[in-house]
Amino acid sequence: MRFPEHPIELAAVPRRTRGRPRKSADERDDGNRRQDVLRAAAQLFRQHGFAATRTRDIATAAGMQSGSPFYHFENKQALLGAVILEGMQRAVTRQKAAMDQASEAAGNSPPDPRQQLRVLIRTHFDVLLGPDSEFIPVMLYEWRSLTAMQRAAVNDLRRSYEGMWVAPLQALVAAGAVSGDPALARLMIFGALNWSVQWFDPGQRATLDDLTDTALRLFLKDCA
Amino acid sequence: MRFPEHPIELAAVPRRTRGRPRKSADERDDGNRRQDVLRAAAQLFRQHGFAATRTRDIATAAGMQSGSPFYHFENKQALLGAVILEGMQRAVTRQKAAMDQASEAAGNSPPDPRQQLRVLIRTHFDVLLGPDSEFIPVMLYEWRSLTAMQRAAVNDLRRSYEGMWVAPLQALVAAGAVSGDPALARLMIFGALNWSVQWFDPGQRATLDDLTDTALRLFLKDCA
DNA sequence: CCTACCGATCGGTAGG
DNA sequence: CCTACCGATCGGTAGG
Repeated sequence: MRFPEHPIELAAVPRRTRGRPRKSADERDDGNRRQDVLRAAAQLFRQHGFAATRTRDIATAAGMQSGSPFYHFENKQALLGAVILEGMQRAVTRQKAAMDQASEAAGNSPPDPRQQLRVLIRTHFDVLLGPDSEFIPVMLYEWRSLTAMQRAAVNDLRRSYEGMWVAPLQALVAAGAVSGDPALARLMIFGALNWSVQWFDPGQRATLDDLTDTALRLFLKDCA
Repeated sequence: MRFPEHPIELAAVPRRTRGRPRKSADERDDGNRRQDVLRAAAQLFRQHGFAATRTRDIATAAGMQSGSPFYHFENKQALLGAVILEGMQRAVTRQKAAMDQASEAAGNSPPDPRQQLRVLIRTHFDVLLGPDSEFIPVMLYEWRSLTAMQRAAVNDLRRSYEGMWVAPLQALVAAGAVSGDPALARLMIFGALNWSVQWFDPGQRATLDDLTDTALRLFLKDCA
């Protein structure tokens, strides 16, 4: 049994407006709170997995109350989709920027395929393991938790991302610098890179440049 | 409100013993039901992940009632540990057997490191993707869901498994057939192989022998 | 975006 | 190993 909050002299108490006090226009965050929820979700999904993460914990990590994430996202499932979609968008954007920059550095001519592969791999590691890199690992771990429709939406981006690797790899296979069935080899290269989310520890000796070197030396025949 | 099962003539009805009728000795399964639970758990953990799997579904898949898995395992967490431990034990056993067999085939002399690597990779794919291969993928996906103590128990086996790769790989690096930092290269090779649990489809063209060939051609310099 | 809450699910158990 | 059940958790919502 609760006691009523104002048992007497209701009128004497300063009237409090119902609900939250409205923030003034310049105090508003213009929807940035949505980004906070998204980032918090990505971090927790990455640490504990989708199913093991409580939406309450996402709320707390974003500095809000337990029900509030559902103001920004329909449900937990949609939150997962948004995290993974955001991750793929960032990956594609950054990879395209890196490739453009490499082209410029090579005097606006297409860089040689070895250099292209180096840039692709280095950027890939950065997306996977660099700062703010919780989004793509969530995709790698939680792909199976997406609905069929969410998968389809992400697949477009994924195909576009993977497409950037095809030309350089085929050139390297044609030049004898990479051996094996190109499609299978590409899957294995992705595996070698993606697996690093399981073991890479930024506190250890190896840097992302070290990883890139190791990968290139492992995959490329330099005797051809 | 339930009706009593025998409202009248209780004595006329053949006495039913309480609980389950005891099975005769030759009808008993000698604890094989535990294996059924373990296999069912492995399959469901592999498909949906640990946190998303209901113990009720494990029970159903093993052909028992919802509470019965807890007769065989203390709790869900212990079930995960048992699945992963069983997986690692199988992997070590099979890999050792394969290496022994390869030694015999080479006339009880140590096979050359290329051949050793081929055997290791081929067996690895078999453990990962062959028949009854749900146990190790659970470990790859759900390592983070283990308790610290469970991890320690599995780590002994894991070290022993990974140890089998060290000598041949170092020999290959020494011979110039594999390039790069040996420890990092090993991690990347494992990644390339382990990632196959994400994309390999036994219904497709590629066989485990194809994967093995591709991997060897990708990692080994044959020009040295 | 908070308050206050609901309804279903799910791991787990007592007793036989 | 089943029956019958509990207690806690957790995604989600109505209303402001």
